[in-house]
Amino acid sequence: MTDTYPDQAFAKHDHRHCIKAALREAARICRERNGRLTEQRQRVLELVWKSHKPVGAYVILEQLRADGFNGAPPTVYRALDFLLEHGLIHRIESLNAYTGCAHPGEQHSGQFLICSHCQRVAELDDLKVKKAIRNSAALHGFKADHQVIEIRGLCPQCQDH
Amino acid sequence: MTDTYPDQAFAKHDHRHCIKAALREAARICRERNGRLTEQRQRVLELVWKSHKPVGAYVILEQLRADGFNGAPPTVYRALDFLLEHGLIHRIESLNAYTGCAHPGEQHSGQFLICSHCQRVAELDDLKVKKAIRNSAALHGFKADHQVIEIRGLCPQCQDH
DNA sequence: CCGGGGTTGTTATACTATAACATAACGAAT
DNA sequence: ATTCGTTATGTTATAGTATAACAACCCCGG
Ligand SMILES: [Zn+2]
Ligand SMILES: [Zn+2]
Ligand SMILES: [Zn+2]
Ligand SMILES: [Zn+2]
Repeated sequence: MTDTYPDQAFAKHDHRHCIKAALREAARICRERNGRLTEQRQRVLELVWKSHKPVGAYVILEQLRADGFNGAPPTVYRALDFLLEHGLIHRIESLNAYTGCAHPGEQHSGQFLICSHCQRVAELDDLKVKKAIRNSAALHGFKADHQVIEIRGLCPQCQDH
Repeated sequence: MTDTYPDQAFAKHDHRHCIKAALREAARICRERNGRLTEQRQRVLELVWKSHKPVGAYVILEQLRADGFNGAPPTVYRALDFLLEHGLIHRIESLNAYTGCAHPGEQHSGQFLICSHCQRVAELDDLKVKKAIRNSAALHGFKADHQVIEIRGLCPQCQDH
């Protein structure tokens, strides 16, 4: 398991800790799988984690450039693809944006709570939800594979304005 | 209720029937809500329903043009926005595409089974899933609103290749 | 007939993502 | 160390998705 606070994404916490832990964990996972966590990929992963909300590819690109790196979109998308393949980040379909995976190490499709007000995201992994969906699909003869679950609403902090 | 076959999207059926029913139903709903189902909007709705799989905005545009209509993207997006607002179609986030709503009349976020092989989509409305998600969100103090649920996999017809 | 809100036309542009091909870095085998 | 295949990166161009901004139009009630 990682050392992040997956279920407390909406609570106050030392996020630098999450970033460090995520990088450490990513290194371990890549070593294990013979994936090459290159400088670039690591940098992109860090930028994704640094943002407290899902971040778009072109924002990442800007930040890389601000760091004196002179890249183009494919650079960023390739890094993101690598990170997605290795289960280190997730893509939020309804935002065209990317966010760090709260419990990397196995391929999975997460369930995301997305605050419409502050844009922060929490990743869940609720078995009941998964099962309900799998059952529902099975009832229709459908063999479920990957699932996109993105729930919009208000996080605890944003409910009372 | 509509006269379509929501739960049998993967089964063989006379789709012309679905299209007609959807248009009739749309007319009724718009009348009821004082929404103007103009020629254009109706045409777009029809094109969305005609496709047996979710259809992109630019595909719709092409088809309108093939019909001698000389339009631009905003035309299509405006029609789509109208149809979305009135709950007559859904947007499939993971495909950037649009599909007819199987049970229009109330605002809702559907649950979609999307076949990775034939691209067809079935819309479900499973209470257990909804509740599981609502509960899961509530456990984290999150007030859920709209939910995007898109399940990729293989439909009954496509499971044996 | 007039006026105002809603609808459509039109042009331009923003934002997101990939194709295609050249070059470079790496790592195992000789 | 040299070679060679693989993987990663650089670079340019382009595809695909969506909206801004403003003008013209149409419909309907007053
Ligand atoms: Zn995850
Ligand atoms: Zn919030
Ligand atoms: Zn629906
Ligand atoms: Zn299928």
